[in-house]
Amino acid sequence: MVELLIKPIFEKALVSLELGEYCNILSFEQPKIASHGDSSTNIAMSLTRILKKAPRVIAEEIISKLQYDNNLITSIEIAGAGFINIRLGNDFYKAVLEKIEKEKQSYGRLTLGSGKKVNVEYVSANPTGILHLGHGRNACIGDAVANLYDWAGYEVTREYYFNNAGNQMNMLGLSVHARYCQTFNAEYPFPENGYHGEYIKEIAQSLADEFASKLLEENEANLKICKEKGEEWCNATIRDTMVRLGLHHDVYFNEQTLYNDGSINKLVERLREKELVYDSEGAVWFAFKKINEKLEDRVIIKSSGEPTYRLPDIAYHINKLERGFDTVVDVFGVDHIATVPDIIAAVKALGYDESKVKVLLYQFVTLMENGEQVKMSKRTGKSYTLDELIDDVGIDVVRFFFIMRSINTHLDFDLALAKEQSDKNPVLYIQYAHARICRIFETAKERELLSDEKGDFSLLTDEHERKLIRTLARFEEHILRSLHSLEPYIIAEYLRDVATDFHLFYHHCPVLRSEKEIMNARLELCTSTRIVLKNGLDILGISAPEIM
RNA sequence: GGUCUCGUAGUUCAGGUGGAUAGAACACAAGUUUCCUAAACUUGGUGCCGGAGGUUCGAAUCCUCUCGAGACCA
Repeated sequence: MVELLIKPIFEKALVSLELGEYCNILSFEQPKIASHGDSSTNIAMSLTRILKKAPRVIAEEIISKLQYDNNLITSIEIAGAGFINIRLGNDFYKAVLEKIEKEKQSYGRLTLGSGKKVNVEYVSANPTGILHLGHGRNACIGDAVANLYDWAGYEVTREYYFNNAGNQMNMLGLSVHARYCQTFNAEYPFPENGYHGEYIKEIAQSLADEFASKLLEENEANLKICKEKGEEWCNATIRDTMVRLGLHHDVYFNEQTLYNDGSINKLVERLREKELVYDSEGAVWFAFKKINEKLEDRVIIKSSGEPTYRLPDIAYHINKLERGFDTVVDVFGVDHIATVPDIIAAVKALGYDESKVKVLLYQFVTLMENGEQVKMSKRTGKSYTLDELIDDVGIDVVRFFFIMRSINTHLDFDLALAKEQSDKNPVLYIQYAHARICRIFETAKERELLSDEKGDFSLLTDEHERKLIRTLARFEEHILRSLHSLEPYIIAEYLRDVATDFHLFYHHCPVLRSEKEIMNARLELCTSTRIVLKNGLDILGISAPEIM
């Protein structure tokens, strides 16, 4: 809103100084210290090098050209090394609240993505196991990013990519079969690289219940049954977990499609035409070094004739780009870091716009309890699953904790803190602000205090009220920042600020106990705050409870 | 050995393109309820911003080197 209402005034001043070309570096920020004003810009300092003049001199020139209404801006002054500090007037606060009340559940929505299509691929776990904490971070980041794009006006496709063929699936079949046999003979050997999780036993038990001892022989037909049963079970379990988290994918893309429709073969042919592949030691290699010195050549088809995962990965990205998406987002764990430059290089070499591909690499999750790391071992199968986490702390806490840190910092998931149903838990702090507002309206209704009278916003002069309104005004700005960096935590932090400002307002400015005029104005401020909290929580996929 | 991420308060983390006195939560201590929910609020103070150089009016932020943690590739 500052950008909307204040920036044009400064732009005009710059133009009249024949500095119009620098409008793009004109930005406003909220000073850390309240006495510095409500908003400030460092434009004069940014121009020092260009104009070779002292920042304070430039600031004075700009100010001398500013034309503004005293009800919108009450004062402008130069401070420090050359900051221009602004105090906002009644018209600003009024405009903010009117805009929020008018746009309601759309407040914060942007149009910059209208007409553009984006594909966000996330979760993408193969049907060989259960979702664990890493998938949880993936899911919550992916969903929030998809929501952000949606909020910015893009047409969003949420996609899940999986592979139900190959060695890993055979191993699933073998593992299930071994556990099945163990229900009859405890000594039956378990495959060395098998899946150790408890869930395999569960699948095996259901086969034992269904088929009795008919599958004991380790033949192709029996293994196929084991594999299919395992896949079915894993798929159902994964989907159940996602449903619990409120996730929904529009497209489930099977890697096998790329083989069936000839995409893989076609891709290899295209690479051959461009002389980007060569044969060596019986294998087919991708000449990445030819494209980029920093990359290494990689095998894409092993001597056994089996492709490595890079080949379908590349084909899949091309598939997405050819479906006409303007942006293709992948949400991967850092373990994929080595393949990303290869995929990008390949896409570029084949003539696609690689800037359309955005890869989000999130760092791993460590589960902490009472200050100690809870070890998770794939080998022994003793891992804490996403389902167990949801059981322990609830959906909203899961979603918030996975989102509240920048994706490129390692996430310490503090179980004790997450389980805490008190003031220590940051999600509840935000939700409580929402519930409090709802309660105010409930009480107002009971006491028959609600009326259709418009509040007079010029009565909202308390510093806590104004601080809250200024924060509400910055919602769009934070959505933009969050979208540009593809960092949902920015929204989470912003909502904390909104909640803080609201709780402060609540304590310092009685709503229903004030005289009618002020009460009406404050009720409308409550409505606006509620809208922002609700909209922000929607983006993060977190509920906004009316009662707590 | 190479590439990437990170190193900021006791702990977990924020610190838009370099800018004002480096912030918040948790933890710790003391207070606030005849009142719209005390899941809240108020008041306390702590930082060699891992280290060393460099760039400039100005560096937690940019560059080089170095130490430490994690990830990936051989």
